[in-house]
Amino acid sequence: MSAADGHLHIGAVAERTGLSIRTIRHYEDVGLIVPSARSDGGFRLYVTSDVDRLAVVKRMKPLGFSLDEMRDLLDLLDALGRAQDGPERRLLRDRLAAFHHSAQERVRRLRDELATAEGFAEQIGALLVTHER
Amino acid sequence: MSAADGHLHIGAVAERTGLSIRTIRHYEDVGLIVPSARSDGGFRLYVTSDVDRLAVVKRMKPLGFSLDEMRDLLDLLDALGRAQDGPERRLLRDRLAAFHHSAQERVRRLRDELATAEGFAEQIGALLVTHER
DNA sequence: GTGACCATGACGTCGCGTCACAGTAG
DNA sequence: ACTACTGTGACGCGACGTCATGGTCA
Repeated sequence: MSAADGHLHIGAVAERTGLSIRTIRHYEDVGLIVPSARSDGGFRLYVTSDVDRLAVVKRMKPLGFSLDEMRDLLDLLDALGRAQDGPERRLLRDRLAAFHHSAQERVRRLRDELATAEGFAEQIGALLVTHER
Repeated sequence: MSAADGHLHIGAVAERTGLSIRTIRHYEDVGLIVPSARSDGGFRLYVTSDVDRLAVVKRMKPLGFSLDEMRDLLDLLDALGRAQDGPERRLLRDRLAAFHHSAQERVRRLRDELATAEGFAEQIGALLVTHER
């Protein structure tokens, strides 16, 4: 099986996503993203949707969710894509709303941390001026 | 020795700083902040300057420096406070400038991460709207 | 003397980095 | 058949969390 017809080896995926090979393998270990195929020799073969999932994970990282939580969210999104209208779909939407809520909370905390960090950097800058020359 | 005359037990310090007791002990393990005294029975006794150092560490945390780097910076600040004018002082100032530089870099990365996080949260919000009712 | 607080191990967790060693792809 | 790439362990690390067990403080 060649890597040319939509199947990417892990190294190419690492380049495209900016994640390390080790990280991608770790994500598989914890069940976050399992490549949809293997070569005869055992090489992981990734298709576009796999790469997309990895890209989503990379975007989520700054929020500080655990890998377990990210897996939950990815599964949830998949389920929402497949679910028919009905009570189960409303349950899924509720779970998504909960995610959204906690994501917003994490954004708030990130803003606080940024402010703290900016304040600290400024303070060092001021010290630098104090001790000038 | 009583905890009333400027000597605080670790629990009181934890409350005041918002750091966990375990964290404060860990900081001591790595030589970041060593309490300036112990009671006869072995209790850690912290004075105001110890608490101040801990507060500085807490402010630094969002920048993502390692505990070793934080120790270096705290030592550097102490040294700058004590140093006379002269060539050694200029060396210290240069090291501080390097810290400032890397702090600013970390602030930039934090800003990027915040933007990514905000984008992701928004995206979930949009999905929520898509699947409304 | 009785709670509430504290000390010292020591092992656990999370998200990977970093070998070592061997097999695969092209 | 060469060589870059990939596979699977398995140990290491940083910054703590979490017991367990026993001493201390007011």
